[in-house]
Amino acid sequence: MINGLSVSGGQQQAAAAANTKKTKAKSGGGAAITLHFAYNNNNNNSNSSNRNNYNHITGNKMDHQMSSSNPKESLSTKVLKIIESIRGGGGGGGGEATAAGETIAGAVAKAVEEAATGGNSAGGAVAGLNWLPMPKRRTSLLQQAAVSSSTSANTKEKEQQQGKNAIKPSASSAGELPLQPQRTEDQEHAFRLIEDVHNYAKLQDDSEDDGEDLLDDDEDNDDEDEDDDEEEQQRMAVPAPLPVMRVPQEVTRIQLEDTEEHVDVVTVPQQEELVQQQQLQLQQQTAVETEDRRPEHHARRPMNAFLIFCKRHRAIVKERYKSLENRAITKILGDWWAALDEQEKHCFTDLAQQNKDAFFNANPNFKWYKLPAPPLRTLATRPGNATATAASDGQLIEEHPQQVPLQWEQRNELTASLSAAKLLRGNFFKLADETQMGELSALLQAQVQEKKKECALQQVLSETSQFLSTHMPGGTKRPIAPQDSNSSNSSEEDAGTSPCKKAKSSRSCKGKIYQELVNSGQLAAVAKKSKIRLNSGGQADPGVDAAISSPHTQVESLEVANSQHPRSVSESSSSGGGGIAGFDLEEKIKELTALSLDAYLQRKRSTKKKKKFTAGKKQRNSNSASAATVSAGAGPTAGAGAGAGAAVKAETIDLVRKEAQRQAAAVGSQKRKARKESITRRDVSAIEQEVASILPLSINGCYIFDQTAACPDVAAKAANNTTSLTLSTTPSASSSSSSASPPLSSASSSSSSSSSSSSSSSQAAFDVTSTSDLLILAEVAANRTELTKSN
DNA sequence: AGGAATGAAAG
DNA sequence: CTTTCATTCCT
Repeated sequence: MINGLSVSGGQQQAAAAANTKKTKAKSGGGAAITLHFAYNNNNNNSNSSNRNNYNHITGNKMDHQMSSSNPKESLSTKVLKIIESIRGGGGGGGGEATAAGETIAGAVAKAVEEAATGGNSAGGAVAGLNWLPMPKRRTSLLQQAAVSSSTSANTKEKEQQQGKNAIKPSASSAGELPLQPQRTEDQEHAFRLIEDVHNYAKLQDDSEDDGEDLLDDDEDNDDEDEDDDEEEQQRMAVPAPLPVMRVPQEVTRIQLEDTEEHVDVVTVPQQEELVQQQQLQLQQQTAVETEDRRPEHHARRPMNAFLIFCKRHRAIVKERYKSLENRAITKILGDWWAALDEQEKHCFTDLAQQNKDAFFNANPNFKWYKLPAPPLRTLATRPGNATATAASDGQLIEEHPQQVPLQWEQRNELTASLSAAKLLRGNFFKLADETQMGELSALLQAQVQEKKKECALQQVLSETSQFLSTHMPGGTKRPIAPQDSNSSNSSEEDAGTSPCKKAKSSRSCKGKIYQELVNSGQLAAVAKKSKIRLNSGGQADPGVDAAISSPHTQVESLEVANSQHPRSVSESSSSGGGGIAGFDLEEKIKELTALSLDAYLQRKRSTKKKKKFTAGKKQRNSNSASAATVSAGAGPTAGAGAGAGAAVKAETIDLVRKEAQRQAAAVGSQKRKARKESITRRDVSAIEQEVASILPLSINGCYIFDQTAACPDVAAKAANNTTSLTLSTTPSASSSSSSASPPLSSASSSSSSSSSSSSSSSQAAFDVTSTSDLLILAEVAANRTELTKSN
C-alpha cells in the first residue's frame, strides 16, 4: 500500500517531469513542494548538507501553506481512499498506511491542496510517501525518481513510446490529472509496461536512474521476473494509473533500495526555471551516472589486501608527496606494503578476505576471468574519465549487457539482493517507525533547522554505519558522478554483499555528512551523541581528513589514529566477520588503522643506516663523486633527523640498490620471480631512500611537513635538497630536474623519465624551490628511474 | 606444475 | 603506467 502511494506519487511526479514542457511549472512545482515536504519530514535526518537549507526553506513554505490552507478532508479522504483502493490486493501494508494516513491526514490534505494548486495529485501521493516506511531515502528516492523520471523521461520516453506504444503519452496526460480510477486496467497495463520497461532497463541499464540503483534495478528486474513478481505487481499496481513506464521502476527501486537524498536539487525546484535547470543538471548527471553504472554490470574483482592498503594510504602518501606521480606513489605504497609486518598486513589481508568472502557470497557465479573481456570499466569507471568512456561503453554495453554478461553475477546478486533487500526493508521500517516518525512529528510541530540538522545528523551518524553508509552513495551523485556510479549499482542490495561499491557510496555520503557537520560545527556534539561506533565510523573520516589536512597534527593524528583505530579495526574485523551487515568495505578501510608513513620512512632510514654502516664502510668507494655530492647536500639538510646518517648516506646509490635488493629478497613474499619487481623495487627503494633522506630533513625541520609553504626552513631545506639531489642525479646521467615550473612534478618526472632516458633534459633543477620537498621527491624519483633504466 | 595473463584502486 | 595479489588459462 505504502509503496503504492509512493509509487503513485512518483509516477505523477515523473509524469509531471516528463511533461515538463507542458505543465512543468504547475505539476513540477506542486510535486516539488510536496516532495520537499515529504523530504523534510522523513529526511530530516538524512543529513545532506545543501539540502537542509533547501529543505528548511521548503518546509517553511510548506508550513505556511499548511497553516494558511485548511486541510481539505475531502481531498485527503479521497486520496486515502484511492490509496486504499490501490492497495486493494496489497493487504497487510494497508493497515499501516491507513493509520499513518489518519495521523498524517492533515499533512496529506495540505499536500493535496498544494497539489491542487499545482494541478497535480502528486501532493497526495507525496503526503502518502511521507509515511512510507522507507525512511530517508524513500522520499529522496521519490524525489530522485521524479527527477530521474523527468530526466529519463525525456530520453526514455522515446524508447518507451516506441516500444510500448502510445500508452505513455496518455499516461503523461493522465499523470497531470489527479489520481484516477480504472486502476485495474491501468494496473495491468502498467504491469505490462513495467515489464517491458524492465526489459528496456536491462538493456539500457539504469543510465537514466540515479546512479545508485543500477544493480538494484537489474536485481529488481530479475527478481521480479523470478521471485518478486507478486510484490512488484502490488507495488506496480499503484503506479499503474499513471502511464509513465519508468516511474514504476524507479519506485520499485526506491522501495527496495533507499537511495538517498540526492533530491536536493529536486527539492528546490518550485519555480520553473529552477526546475528546468535542475532537470538539465540532473539529466547531465543522470547521463553520467548512467554511463558509469553500466560498466558495473560486471562485478569487479574484490580488492586484495594490497589494494585495500593502497586505497587506505594512497591519499596519505599523496598528501605528503603531492608532486609525485601516482605511479610513484604506487611504488612507494608497494614498497611500504612490502615493508609491513604480517601483523600490520593482517588487518588488510583479513579485511580483504572478508571482502572476498562477502563478494563471492554475493555473487557465487562470479568468475575471475571474464573471457570475452567485456568492455568493463577500465577508464570508464574512473571518476574523471567516466563520462566519455562510459558513454561509449555504455552504449555498447547497453545492447549487449544482459545477453552476454548475464552470467556473471547478476543472478546471484539478484538472489542475494533479494535477501538483502528484505533485510533492508525490515530495517527501514524500523528506522522509519522509530526515528523518523518521531522526528517527523517533531519537525511538523516545531521547525528548527538546527535541531533538524542535529537530529538528522545524529540519525545519520547512527544509521550511517549500517544502512546509510551503504546506501548513501546516491547522496553525492550530483557532485560526484563517478563514485555514485560505482557505488550506485550494488549499493543497496549489495549492502550485504558488494562491499566495494557500497564503500564508495558510503564514502561520498559520509564525506558530505561530515562536511555538513563540520560546517554546522555540530560535529563534536553529534559525535558525542552518536557515540561509539559512530565515532569509529564517523570520526574515521574526520580523523583521516584531519591527519591529511593538518600537517602539524599529522604525526600526532596518525599516532592517535593508530591508537584509536586499532580498536575500531579490531571491532570491525571481529564484528565484520560475524556481522555481515553490509560490508562497508570503505568504512572498514577507513577504520583500518592508517599506518604512519613516518614510521615507514623511519624504518627505511634505520634500515638504510644500518646497512650503510655495515655495508657502507666496505663500499664507500664506488661512486665517490655522486656520493659526495649527495652527502654534501643531504648531510647538512638532514641535520637533526639523520644526524649521523647524513655522512653515511653519502654511499647512497650503490648501497641503496643493494639494500633494495636485499629488501626485496627479504620481503620474499613474492611468489614469483624477482623479475621486474626487483628492478622496480630497486627504483622504489631508491626513491624512498632518497625521499626518506630528504624528507626527514623537512620533517625534522618543521616536523610537520606542510610540503609547499610550510616553514621557511623547509623551503630552504628544500632548495638545498633540490640542489643536492640534482647534483647527485646529474652526475649519473640525465637530469630529471624538470623543475622549470612549480607544477612540474608529475609531468616533469614522467616526461623526463620516460622520454629522456638519456640526458635529454639537464636543466635547472634549482628552480623548484616552491614545491620544495615534493618536487624534490618527484625529481628524485625520476632520477632514480632514469638511473635504474640507464643502469 | 609453473609461467603468463588479467584485473582490482587511483590518479 | 604503477604497485601487489589472487585467480585463471595455457603450455
